[in-house]
Amino acid sequence: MKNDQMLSSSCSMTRTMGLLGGKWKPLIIWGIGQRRIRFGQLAAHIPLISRKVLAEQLKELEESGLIRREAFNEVPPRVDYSLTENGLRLLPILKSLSEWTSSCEAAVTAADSSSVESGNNCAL
Amino acid sequence: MKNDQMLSSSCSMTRTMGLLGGKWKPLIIWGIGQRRIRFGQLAAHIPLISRKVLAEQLKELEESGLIRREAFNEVPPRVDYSLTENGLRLLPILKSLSEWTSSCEAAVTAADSSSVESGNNCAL
DNA sequence: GTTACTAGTAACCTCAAGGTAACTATCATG
DNA sequence: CATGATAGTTACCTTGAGGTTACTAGTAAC
Repeated sequence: MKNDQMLSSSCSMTRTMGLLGGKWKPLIIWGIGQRRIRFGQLAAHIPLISRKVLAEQLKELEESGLIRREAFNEVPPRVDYSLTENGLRLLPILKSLSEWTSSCEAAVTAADSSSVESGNNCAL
Repeated sequence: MKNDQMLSSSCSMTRTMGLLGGKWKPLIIWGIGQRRIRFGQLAAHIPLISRKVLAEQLKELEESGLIRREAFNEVPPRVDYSLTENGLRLLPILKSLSEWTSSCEAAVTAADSSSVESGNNCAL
């Protein structure tokens, strides 16, 4: 099942998975957040993803209109990424998702308050 | 990058992707919804997924505590699936996601109101 | 002259995810 | 006696997602 096949489904949930499917896209969008961020910073921010895959996913997200890419003709080169309007509207949903995960875990290990975190300060 | 490696990350968004990563899990949870549903019904409901993969994903979701599996010792065999409390709490978030997708599309093709659907009536 | 920095790209390779087909058990029905 | 129905499992195979390494350009600093 290829991504583009899901994108042309008549079920909007299936199309959603075509848009955000895979492991990385929500993580990348979450990593960009509300700021402008350079490629290298983003890569350092999500060390589990390889640079190649990051570049690919960024390109796909740009084609989907969720992120904006601004390249500056400088030396050394500089490229800024930021979320578009559509991308920004996804952030609160991702936040809910992340909180949902935390609350599921809290239900299991209900004797530990050290792993209660939220916000954008993710380093892996 | 394997799923379990993401599950043990310190970033809750990464753990979320470990839990719901891949293309199928949100779709399956959405397909179950608030009802009890049998394996065959569910498979008919999401025809794009093969029965083998459906069985695998259901098992993983059960291990994660998002769905409940009830097998009856009848002939022919019957197995009911339903969401747990944790799974149910995911439904409104998935609904937001699906609506987000629709609204993104509406922003692009702003002259078409035929594809505005929501609810659980997904057939692919 | 060499090294570093940046944001990639190209070629290549691996592996996990996903798909297909055949098979299981048991009973009811034709 | 053969077929169908159910909920899978097993073995096998394919493929797409992801990973690794090397390379680019142009300037600045050493």
